[in-house]
Amino acid sequence: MAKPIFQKPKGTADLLPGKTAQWQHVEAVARVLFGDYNFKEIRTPLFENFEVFSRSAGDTSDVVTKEMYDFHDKGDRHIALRPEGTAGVVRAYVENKLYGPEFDKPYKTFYMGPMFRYERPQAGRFRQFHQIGAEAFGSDSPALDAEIIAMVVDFFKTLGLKNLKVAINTLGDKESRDAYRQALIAYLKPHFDELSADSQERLEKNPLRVLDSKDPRDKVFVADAPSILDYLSEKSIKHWEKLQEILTTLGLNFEIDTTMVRGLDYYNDTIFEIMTTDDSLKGAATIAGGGRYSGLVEEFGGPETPGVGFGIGVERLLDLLAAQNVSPDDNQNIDFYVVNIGDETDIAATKIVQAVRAFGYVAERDYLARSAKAQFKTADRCHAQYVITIGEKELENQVVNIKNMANGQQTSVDLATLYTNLPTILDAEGDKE
RNA sequence: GCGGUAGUGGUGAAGUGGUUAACACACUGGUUUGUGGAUCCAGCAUGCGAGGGUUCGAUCCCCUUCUACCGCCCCA
Repeated sequence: MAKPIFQKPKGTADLLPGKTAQWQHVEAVARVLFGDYNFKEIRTPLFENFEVFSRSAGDTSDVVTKEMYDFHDKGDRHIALRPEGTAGVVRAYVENKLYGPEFDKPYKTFYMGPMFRYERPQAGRFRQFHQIGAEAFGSDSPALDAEIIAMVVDFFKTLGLKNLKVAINTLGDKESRDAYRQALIAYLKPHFDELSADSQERLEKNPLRVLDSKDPRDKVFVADAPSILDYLSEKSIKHWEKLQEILTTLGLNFEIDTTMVRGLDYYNDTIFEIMTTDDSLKGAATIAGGGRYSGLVEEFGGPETPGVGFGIGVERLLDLLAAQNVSPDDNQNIDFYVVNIGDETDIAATKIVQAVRAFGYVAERDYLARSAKAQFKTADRCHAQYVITIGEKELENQVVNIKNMANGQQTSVDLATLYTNLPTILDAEGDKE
């Protein structure tokens, strides 16, 4: 028995033709819609210098410490497959001096493509997965934050998604965050022994993450924990309030979730997530996340430049589209099937099928020298609208039979006419009905 | 990185320590030899993820490994 010798690498997927139509649809909608918002596509390498990611994501983040897909190449360069899109875009922004005066600000760009994280695959999580994302550099206006959020929501609505929730939060600027961090530690420290083991560790490494804990032991304390909102600087408060004002004006529903924390360390001020309220995606309910970051461009050697961006998980998005029954149909029907009977008709069949294609129809033929019956069965399975039959008699008379599969009507047509005038023949045939 | 469940043909699957691994769907061929969606007939896993071991004998027991799925961590 045939057994495959190879398997795809763990956590990867083959997207077969039955699926790719949906991917193309999602990508096409993104291109058009993001274009309406004046974002232009950027394509950066799938791999970068390891430091591009370790520097941006933060050394304590899990993405860097345990999920990086990295290796040393033949030149002993430490390379990593990109775990997310922002770092590469920022690197390209700085390297290509896109902050230059000849470029409009904000500089708006979007990307789509595979990302890689070395982790255990499970629901809605893969080692190679795909994101569609966007970044905008050079403005710290909350209007830009709002626009970005609106664009993602617009995108999802255009695709037909329902039951979405937009959660927003602010992390404040650096001083706000430092002040809050201290307050949080001061609040949690006395309860250290009562926290879950995970949170005890979080308290050391990144106390904000305790807020995000699912452990009931932690939730007790999180409920009464100080809120970041009480520690915001004047500037951050303004930004935060303005953002809400704009979102409200746009009629965009959102929830404030002060316990929301994001995975990458570079965010400040606005952060947001868009999740489904369906339970169909289980642990993978978050389909998009993003926020504002201000230090990154500088960190990469560029001028101080604020940025905002987001990433959408395409696999999760497609799962959700399927769960909500709004996936586009993938129409694999064909227009013409050419049935040929007898060896002598083989070449003629190819000529015919090519001629039909030249008129812009989807056409297929048999390549296995099968019986007429078998060929018709295949035509039927493909939902062919018409079958063109050529046998030895027809070949001799330079004609073919065209059969309308819906009504079973078959008419004889000169080959010469078919080659020059196929659409007209079909029109005439349509008029008869 | 940790924990749990599973792995039989193209698909969905039944099954038992012991001669020919159910059944269904799909597929292929046939049902007077050149025409479809129905019926009927026939064919379709020397093999039960891979590698070891126990046994007279293993798909069924044990170990290892790989993969998938679920949960934790974390995240899209």
